[in-house]
Amino acid sequence: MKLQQLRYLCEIVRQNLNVSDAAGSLFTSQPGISKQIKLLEEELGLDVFVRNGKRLIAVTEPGKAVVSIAQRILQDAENLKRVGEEFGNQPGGSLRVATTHTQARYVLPAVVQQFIALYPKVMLNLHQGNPMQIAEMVRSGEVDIGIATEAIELFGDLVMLPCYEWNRCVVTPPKHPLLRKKPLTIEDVAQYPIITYDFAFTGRSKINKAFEAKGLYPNVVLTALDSDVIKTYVEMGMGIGIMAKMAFDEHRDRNLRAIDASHLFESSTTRIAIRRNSYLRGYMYDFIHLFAPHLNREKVEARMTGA
Amino acid sequence: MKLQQLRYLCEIVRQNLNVSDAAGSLFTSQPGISKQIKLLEEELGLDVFVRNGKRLIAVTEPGKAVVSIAQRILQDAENLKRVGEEFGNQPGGSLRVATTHTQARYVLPAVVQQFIALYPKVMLNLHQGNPMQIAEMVRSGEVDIGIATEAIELFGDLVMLPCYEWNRCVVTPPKHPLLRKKPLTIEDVAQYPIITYDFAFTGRSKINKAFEAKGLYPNVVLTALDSDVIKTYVEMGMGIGIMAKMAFDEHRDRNLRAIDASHLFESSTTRIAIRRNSYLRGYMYDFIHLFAPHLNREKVEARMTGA
DNA sequence: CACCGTTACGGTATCCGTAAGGATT
DNA sequence: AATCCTTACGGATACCGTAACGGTG
Repeated sequence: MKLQQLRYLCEIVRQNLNVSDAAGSLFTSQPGISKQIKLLEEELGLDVFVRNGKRLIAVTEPGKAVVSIAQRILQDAENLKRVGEEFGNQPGGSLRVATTHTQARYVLPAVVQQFIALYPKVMLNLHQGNPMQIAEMVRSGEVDIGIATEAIELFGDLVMLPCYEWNRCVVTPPKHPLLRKKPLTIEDVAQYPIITYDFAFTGRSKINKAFEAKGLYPNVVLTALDSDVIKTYVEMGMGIGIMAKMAFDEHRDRNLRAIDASHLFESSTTRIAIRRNSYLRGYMYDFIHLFAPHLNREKVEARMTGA
Repeated sequence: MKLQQLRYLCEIVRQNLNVSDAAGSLFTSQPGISKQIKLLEEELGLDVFVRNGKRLIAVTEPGKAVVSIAQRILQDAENLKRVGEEFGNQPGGSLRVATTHTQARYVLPAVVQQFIALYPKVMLNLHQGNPMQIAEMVRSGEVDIGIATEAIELFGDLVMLPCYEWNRCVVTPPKHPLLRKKPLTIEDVAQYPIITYDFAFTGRSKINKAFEAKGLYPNVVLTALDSDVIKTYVEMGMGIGIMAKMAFDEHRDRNLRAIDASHLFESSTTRIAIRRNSYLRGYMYDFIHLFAPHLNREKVEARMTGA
């Protein structure tokens, strides 16, 4: 069994069972791949692929187990290389973070600023997506760290590290009738057209839950992928917004008003997601520490290995 | 990077940094290993071993990370082969179980009997040890499954599956004064010389705890590695025994008496330990199911991958 | 002196790329 | 007809084993 064979195998799967494309992306010849796959199947004593004549049309049941193990091996091989880079004391390297718009726009800037001051040579790479996409990017190794609020508890091979809790506020135009309601109730909120996050997003399900609990059917007129869009439409008078409190900036958002709504909705916990069994370089621990000061290297390592 | 190089690396570590011995146990030449290790170190860009002149005297700090990842890769490579065997539908294979004497003698016989009836071609292999040794055997891959009662919560890379709870009984010779004490108290027990398990063993710490809670210092005259030895010395009149209830057999142990002591000691939970990331063959799931009927394949897999 | 790891060298096996062939859409 | 995988073959490379060398306790 050779590592190359596993690489070929995984690449074929990644390329939707097209051997030629796999050869292309690995810069090698297609017959070479074919042969090595065949040798591997022979050695393992089972067919990984279902062949229709000469075409690969599916992965067999045992093949799925093989592919999944092969991916883990390749991931570990990557980890080995990274150990090398890490201890070679080269200051360079890269840190790839996947996160939601809210984090990227309102929380991470301060963290990133400190981080690049500490590690000027590290190439920092921010990817945006919804929580499911983020989880998938972490799982596949496309990014090193994911930051999101929900929907990422589902994957067994991800390690989740709680970072902080937060809640929402209601944003309105100035002089809106809601500003006089004290205390604000969920029934008050339900009387106005609502603009909030897209369903797949940042704690959206917690918002739905609060209305459902009272038997209310809020009139959601617009859903957005990020807080800036929500604020824009609230400014236009289309309705009131429900969004993360941290996305409201008193100085910048002078033509809007925010009402704390922590008492109306369950708080959400933002978490960092790391792939189990991935090797983290020193600066990655530091990034996590900057983002969530209670997480030091020891605690992260404990959660990586522990149950 | 080649799998062989990783194999060489791990074998050198296993052979206490002796390259010649590693060559011997892998049936290859010593210079070949030397060269491949050097190539690997070059590729990774770091020294794995600390060399004193030409002798390997230690593993460097980054080397430890490398070795640990390499071991995981090799383990996965083994897993791959096992997938092959599994789906090759060959009935054969082996199941290596590490457990304590109490389990092996009083619980497993029934399980083993059913198992070998189901899988006559599977070579079953029982190893005995104390809980720490068992955990280590599982961790190193020496055995597939470990069964023990405590001290195995410590290892992060082991998955623990609770199987059943049990408690102790006090065993005495016939007509012993303790037999008339109803209900039996911990103070009663503390008045007689006690024979029980060795310290590292089956829930021994729970026994100590019960005495300490009352400020009692029991007179432990003998500690044994298994229940049969305890019973033997109780029969000889050396004292009273405290041991697992399941180790007392009314029919066989006619010249002894047992008093339930569940109310005196915390109950213990016996668990199955599996190495995370190991590939289990079908019959292994069945063995676990026979041992702990509430554990089916789905539940075990969930615990293997889940947090 | 015995033990151990490194260097040097030659044979062999393996892997890869090119070219041609058969099957499916 | 185009796409795609397999088979066949030749060349380069890498790996392994034997033999000789250099340190260390």
